[in-house]
Amino acid sequence: MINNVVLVGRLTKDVELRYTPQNQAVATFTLAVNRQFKNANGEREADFINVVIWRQSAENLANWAKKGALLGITGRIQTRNYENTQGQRVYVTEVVADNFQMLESRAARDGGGQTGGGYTPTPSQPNTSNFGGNQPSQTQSSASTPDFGRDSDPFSGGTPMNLSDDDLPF
Amino acid sequence: MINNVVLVGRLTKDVELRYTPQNQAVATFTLAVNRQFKNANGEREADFINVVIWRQSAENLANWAKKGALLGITGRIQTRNYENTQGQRVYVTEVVADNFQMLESRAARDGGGQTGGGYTPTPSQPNTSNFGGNQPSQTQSSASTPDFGRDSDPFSGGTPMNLSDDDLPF
Amino acid sequence: MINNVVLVGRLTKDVELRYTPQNQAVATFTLAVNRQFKNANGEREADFINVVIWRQSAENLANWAKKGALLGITGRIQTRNYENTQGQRVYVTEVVADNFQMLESRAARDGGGQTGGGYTPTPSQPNTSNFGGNQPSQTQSSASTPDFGRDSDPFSGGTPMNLSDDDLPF
Amino acid sequence: MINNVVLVGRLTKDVELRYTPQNQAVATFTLAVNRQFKNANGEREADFINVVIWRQSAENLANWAKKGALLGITGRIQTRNYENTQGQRVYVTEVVADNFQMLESRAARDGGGQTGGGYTPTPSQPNTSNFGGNQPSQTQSSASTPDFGRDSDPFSGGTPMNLSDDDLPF
DNA sequence: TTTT
DNA sequence: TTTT
Repeated sequence: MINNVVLVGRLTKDVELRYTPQNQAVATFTLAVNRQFKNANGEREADFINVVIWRQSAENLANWAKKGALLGITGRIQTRNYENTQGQRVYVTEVVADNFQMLESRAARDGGGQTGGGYTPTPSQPNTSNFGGNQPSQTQSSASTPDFGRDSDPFSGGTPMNLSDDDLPF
Repeated sequence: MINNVVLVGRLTKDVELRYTPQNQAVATFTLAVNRQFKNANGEREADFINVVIWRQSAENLANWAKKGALLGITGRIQTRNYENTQGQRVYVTEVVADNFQMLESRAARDGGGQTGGGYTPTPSQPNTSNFGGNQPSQTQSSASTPDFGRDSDPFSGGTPMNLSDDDLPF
Repeated sequence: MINNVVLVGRLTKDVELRYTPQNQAVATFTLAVNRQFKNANGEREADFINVVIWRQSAENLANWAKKGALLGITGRIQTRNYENTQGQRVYVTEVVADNFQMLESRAARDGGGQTGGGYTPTPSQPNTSNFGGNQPSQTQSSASTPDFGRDSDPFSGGTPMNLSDDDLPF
Repeated sequence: MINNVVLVGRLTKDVELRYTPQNQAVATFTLAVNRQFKNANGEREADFINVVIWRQSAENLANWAKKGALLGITGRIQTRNYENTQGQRVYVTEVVADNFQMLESRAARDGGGQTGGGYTPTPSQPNTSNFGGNQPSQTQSSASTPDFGRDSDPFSGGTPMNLSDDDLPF
């Protein structure tokens, strides 16, 4: 079974951080993800997707990400249900993030200016730092400076691309 | 903005096919996607994810995929809301698939036996055919027989892999 | 930064399992992933994608997955380079899987028959078991049997879907 | 078969735009995607991933995205091979993007300053506009202002979250 | 011959 | 020197 989600969108408000009775940190937030297309009225709508993130990532996110921040997450779709105070069963579909990525803080969007009213932590390098992630993955050796510039590789500027329309499915 | 979902799971029942007043085909179904981990009681739970698919893909899917079928889809998360018959606003989070892939039909799972009761179309090659997909993507030239078996490429069996634990982040 | 890959394809041959000097298991294999579209000659081509997987998942995969098996993986794209025996720098782009999913074993495809020649472990439920995965993700409570049959939810069969072509972007 | 890739990274240089003999636009570029983890020396490495994009998206991207820009793409992994000028077969693994998303232009990163040397088109809202995408997907009706603040929904601030550590798999 |  |  595979259940894989990637979202990039903006926080509709500040992240809410809570703790379970056993003191596990949980953060919840909603991402507004603009659609790729316009509706019949020529407007671009958005999907408002609820996301949950746990533990250290939850605390990091709550510290850094404020309303309007551009955020990337990877995770999975979760469904669950509970009984509400009227005794009705409520069904919930949400995303559980296992990782997040700040792509643009509000500070950055404002051109580096402070947002006023209380302390806003300002990272020295405000964008696209890696906060999320519980456990690192594995890796092998890797390059710091690959080159790709050989022969008739299409990524080389040297030789003209060997392309014909036979290569195109249209 | 990015909104990308991949699911592989089983149909909880037969696909429901409807038509809009303007005669657009829409299919709805629920995928049961088993989780990767067990809960506190040692049970493996599943997420039950609602999916919508449109047009030709909807009709193809409804023709082929029956309860229990293993299905892969790619798409996006959509949120919408409507007012129910009691005048309450209902919020829906679901997946809009733009593509699907039969990974195992019930016929295949049953060892090729017919499922009885009405006509069941039996593909000559029942698994992993491509039904879904509205518009093909683009491609360039491509290989039918790459080899990867040269030099000290780790995919070659020839030379021993040049691996040290320095390459491992653990 | 986000780097997310999902593949479902067939093993071009048996998985190769090796160990690093520090005794870390690594498995390498190639997935043949058929394309969604046909080329100019009406043929369906495939991409042959090299994949690496580490540690316990590597050993599990090597035990279970044989040539022709249908496999799902999630992971990331990795680039690296090394110097070959002729002193040339070789650039490699491959996928590092952090998880795999058997979707169909050869045994299953053959209708449950043994594959002969040595012992083939036969799972009681041969398909879509979860072998891969290093660390479980987090979850909250969840349902085992949601029903989705309330009100005018479009996933309910009760009330007709409230759909108009105004909802369609085409 | 499923072949799905999502990347967010930075352009290692300006996009290269070419045309096939049949006048199809193709853009090639490399994304530097920083890894989530540090290597044995405490350095954060990157993967340098070659990407191809076609037609209108290619022209849009080449117009807007300059070296250092933060870019999101969705697409698939493609393998192909060709014979180089020495008569050797060269194997290529790259990503074919079907969509892109500008997440931060250099202009935005520089605090709105011009980049000098020639005309740089400055979008009124420089980030996260939707340039890419050949064909829109389908949609149904959708909400512009969901509220999520009802009952004991965990996304509501009203009632305390009904969480226990039984919900946690660790 | 790689981004920040 | 590739899967079905």
